[in-house]
Amino acid sequence: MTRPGTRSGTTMNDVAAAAGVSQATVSLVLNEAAGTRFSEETRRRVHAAAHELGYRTNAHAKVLRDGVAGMIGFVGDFVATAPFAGKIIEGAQARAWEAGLLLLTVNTGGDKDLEAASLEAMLSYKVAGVVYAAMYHRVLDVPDVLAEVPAVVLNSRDRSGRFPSIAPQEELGGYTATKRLLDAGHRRIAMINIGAADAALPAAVGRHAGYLRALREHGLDADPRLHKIGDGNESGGFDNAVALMTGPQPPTALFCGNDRTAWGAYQALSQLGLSVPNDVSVVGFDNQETLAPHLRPGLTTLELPFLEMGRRAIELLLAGADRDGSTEYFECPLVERHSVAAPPEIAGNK
Amino acid sequence: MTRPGTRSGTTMNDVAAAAGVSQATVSLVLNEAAGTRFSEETRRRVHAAAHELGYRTNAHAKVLRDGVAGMIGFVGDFVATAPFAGKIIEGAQARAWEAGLLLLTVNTGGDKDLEAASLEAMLSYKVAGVVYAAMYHRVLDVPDVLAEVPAVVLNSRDRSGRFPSIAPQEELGGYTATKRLLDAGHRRIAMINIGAADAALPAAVGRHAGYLRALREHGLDADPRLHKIGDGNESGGFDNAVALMTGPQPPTALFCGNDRTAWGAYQALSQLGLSVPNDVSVVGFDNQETLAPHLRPGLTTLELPFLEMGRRAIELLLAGADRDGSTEYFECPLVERHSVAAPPEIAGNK
DNA sequence: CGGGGTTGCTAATTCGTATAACCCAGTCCC
DNA sequence: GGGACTGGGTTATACGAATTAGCAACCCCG
Repeated sequence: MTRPGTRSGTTMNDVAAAAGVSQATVSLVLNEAAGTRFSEETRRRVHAAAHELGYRTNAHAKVLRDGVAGMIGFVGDFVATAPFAGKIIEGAQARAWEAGLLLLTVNTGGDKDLEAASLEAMLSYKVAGVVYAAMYHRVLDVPDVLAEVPAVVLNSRDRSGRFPSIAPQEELGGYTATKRLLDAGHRRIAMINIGAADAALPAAVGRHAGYLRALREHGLDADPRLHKIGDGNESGGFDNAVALMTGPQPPTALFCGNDRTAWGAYQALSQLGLSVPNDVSVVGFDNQETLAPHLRPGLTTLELPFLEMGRRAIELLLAGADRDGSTEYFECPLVERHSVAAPPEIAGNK
Repeated sequence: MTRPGTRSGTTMNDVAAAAGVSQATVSLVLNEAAGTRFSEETRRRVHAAAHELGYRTNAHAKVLRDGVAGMIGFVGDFVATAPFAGKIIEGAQARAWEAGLLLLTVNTGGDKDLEAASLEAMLSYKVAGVVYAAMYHRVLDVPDVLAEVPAVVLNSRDRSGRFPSIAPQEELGGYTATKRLLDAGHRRIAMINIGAADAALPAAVGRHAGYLRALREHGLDADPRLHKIGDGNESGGFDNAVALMTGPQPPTALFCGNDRTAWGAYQALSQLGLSVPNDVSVVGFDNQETLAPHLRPGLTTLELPFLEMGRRAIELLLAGADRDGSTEYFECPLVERHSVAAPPEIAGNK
């Protein structure tokens, strides 16, 4: 029900006419411009007319004149299954809003044509900057066109080193996870990774490197047979957990490259009649909200600080200017639940 | 590296100067305006100059002149944990893009002030319409300001009946799920709901109504003790499944109000030493991508057609005009996996 | 009573694009 | 040889808001 007087086409000229003043007066009064004096009576009339007519400023006219828009572009290659996509966007949007900016989001799904076209559109809209976000941590090539505007790479690293990047501290995360298990007394700790650690997958490489460093610091030699390559999914966790636990010298603890993998491991252990954490301890990675707290027992895992990363991306954009192409790393804090205990030989004290 | 000649400030006037023609000529040539004739030579020079200077149209100037922007507002109350939020947005964005429109998204998290403010901002940007999306299916109050622009309510229904709404066909979904179990031979079928069926929660009410109708059509009386109220989460599924299976006359099949609930039920059945589907059949609801296919065995469930719903919302907006406030319901197709079998007394054939 | 200061407001211009209106030089036709 | 086309452009204006420069009217003061 569009009430009369609430028509979206009301302009400053309409308000001016209604208030019996000039358009300039309306602009100056409504924007409370500094250094101008208007009588109380005039101000009142302007505000009354504006309210009466349902005046709303035309953002495009404003942008056209002032040069820069109150929008930030957010381009992601997310697929909908990425459970944390929302977190990143939520963080980014919240921070943008604090600065009075809206987010123009596009989900490219990896389609390069769509990506190019939407970047063009965003630049046409004179966005104040662009966040180029990746679904999973990797090294990627950023479209050249982004050089025309402040840009930040989120959850990945820019190969060319032209843009500031934001990424999680994978190595420290892997170290923390493994150390947690070592501190609980475990010595045979397997890792089920989310991909080959020699591929260009910083999450797999880094988490594994941290795993190795923790073992080394405890004077342990890493047994290569305890490093399994999964697929980052439930089935990779399941299959590798079965292989590990039914093989010779099974581990007493599993460090899983992500929570989905850990879930698969849980299901495998359950089928093998092994209990978490009494028989086998498990640590995950990601702290996936829909998964980690609901596993039985609750999964001890590392949190990917996506909310903060999203916020920080906008922050960098706003700070703007002379940022170099360096990468800012975010720490992944340990989230303690109930999937880690002492290994059986210690707990059982036989 | 902003190359010279790629400055974002290039306007049509710059192109015109470079090509030695008027600004009007540039506009007419670049837009391939109908009914105008220019020599091949002129066209060539204009295109060359535009390319050389890296000209990009200023969308704001265009909108200012043409009146309507190539953007659609998308306001959601999602929390990041909503696993399907991405699906809805993906569908909406894809359809919008096909029409050459970008999505201006805001995640309000239920904050009414933020909601009001961002709607104001969107209207300032002269969006072609607004999709007002809800995280879960309910009846809600739409902000009055949306009356000023084409608007569609997504995954909920507008209480006032002013806006067209799009929602899933909950009742039919509940019917289909239950019928699947009846057809497999089950007669004692429990439902673990995702909330009280008398609350203003169409998902709970509708799915339960469908459950009752299916039973009735098969000439069965619904046993009220087999209808449990969960919390829509894993724990609700777990607790109620334990209660049902350890009580008198346990059911042979569980219809769970959503997949998370079904997951809880799986965990409970596993702990009770009961096998899915040999001892107990399970049907879920939502077809949550991160869950249903990865459960063991894969969960038979109903798909919430969020992608299509998102697409349809944009479609309605574009069709625009004289839509009334009626609700369009989307069918939830059955996704067959491996959690349904004949009940033991039949399968065992004793 | 004339000059300077203050109060309260307006006229005019700018941003970049689209388009309606018009203009000029040739050509054709009768 | 004059009117009617036609091809190939240009000029001028509008869109809506912000802002600079300036203009009347009044007051005060010497």
